[in-house]
Amino acid sequence: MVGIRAQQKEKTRRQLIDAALGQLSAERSFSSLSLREVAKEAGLAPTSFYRHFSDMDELGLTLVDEAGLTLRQLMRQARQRIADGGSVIHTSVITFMEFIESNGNIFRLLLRERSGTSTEFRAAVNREIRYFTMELCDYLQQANQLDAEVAYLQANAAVTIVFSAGSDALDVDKREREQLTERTINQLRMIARGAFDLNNRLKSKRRS
Amino acid sequence: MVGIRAQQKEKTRRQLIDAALGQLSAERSFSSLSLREVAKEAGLAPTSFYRHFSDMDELGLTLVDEAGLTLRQLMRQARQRIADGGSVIHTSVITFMEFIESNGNIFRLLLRERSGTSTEFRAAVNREIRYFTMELCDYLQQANQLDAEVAYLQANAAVTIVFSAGSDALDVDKREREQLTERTINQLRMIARGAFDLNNRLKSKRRS
DNA sequence: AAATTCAGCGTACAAGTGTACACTGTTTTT
DNA sequence: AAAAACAGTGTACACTTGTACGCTGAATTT
Repeated sequence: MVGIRAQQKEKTRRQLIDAALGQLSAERSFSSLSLREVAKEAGLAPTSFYRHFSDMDELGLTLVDEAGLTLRQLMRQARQRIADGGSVIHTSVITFMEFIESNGNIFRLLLRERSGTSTEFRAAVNREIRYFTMELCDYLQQANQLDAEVAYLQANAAVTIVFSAGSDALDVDKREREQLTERTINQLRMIARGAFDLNNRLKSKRRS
Repeated sequence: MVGIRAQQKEKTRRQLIDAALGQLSAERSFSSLSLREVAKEAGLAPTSFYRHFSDMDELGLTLVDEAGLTLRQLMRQARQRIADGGSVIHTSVITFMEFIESNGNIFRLLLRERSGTSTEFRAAVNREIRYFTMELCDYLQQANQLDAEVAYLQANAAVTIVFSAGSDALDVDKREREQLTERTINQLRMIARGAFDLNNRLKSKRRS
């Protein structure tokens, strides 16, 4: 039994979420959205908002979850492409940049709320990023036989660099974005090389 | 002739700036500040605000400039300490972390406006960070005899990593901050090692 | 079939927003 | 000494904001 009522409720809930996502842009942050605006965009009376979320904050956290989901799709896509052949670093960065091009506003949401005024929001975003980092960490550790700590350092640095490049990419034209992509790839190679080196030094230290 | 009038005006302008800076905190961003609040905090009638800034945006950009100034003081301090002896990377990171501990709100301003909704703000913050990066780039190029491009890649990556760590540091207690500091130092060493390596490969390529 | 639940609506209100306008008193210029 | 400039004030207005409250009609439970 789905319940025609619960079904309809879920539908308008989605409308609210989509309305909020749809209002996000380079010049409009989630925190600048008002409950009334979102309700209006969703075709609802202001007060009906409360039937679904007790707060704009609650809606916002839902959006962050949504964004995390999108991020995980991104990872899956990257893994797929890597399995199909091609350099890991190159493929990952290209995939990430494509993601940003077609999901700019979702990415902006994450970037903004990561440094926002709500502890809860910051925690939620960091959780998503940590998940992202850990996946990469496991991969590096396994594929390159790295020490756990070194793998983490590399994964964390790589994610930081890629996110930062993504942030820059939001504000530049296609030509600059290509340059940025190439630079980012080189930076990740630098980091990989450094990690490899650090790992070797640790290994020989342990042997002695 | 300074003019008693211009002098007084400059003084209240400062009051506005300080009022704004004083209201910034972990849970209060510049964009959530209202003209009236700032004026009130400065002990002014709301409409008097306009005698000094045409806009909250104009005040905001002034704050970003102010923050950039603080950032440059930071660099000077770091250079001083490095000259007094001690590892470059270690000293720099420690100095940066101290800066964040005592200038958290200014740093938050930069972080937030970097991903904010105003193109002008983002540009202003990026300008300050670029300045920061370029200083480091010049240093690396000269001290380590690096290729210009490699030096830039390293400087950019290092600044990104350090800023990101700074951002994380804002939300954790002292113990975790120390861990974070150590990790950041190791990441910078990794990057330095990778840059050195990339530089060598470039050199031998050119020779052939 | 009757009773209950509940998504969505409309009204209403207090609080806060930016800023236009006319004013005052002191400093500066003429 | 007279005139002009101008930093700061107070009033006023049109808007937007979140949300409390009571209502309605359809879906659900009894």
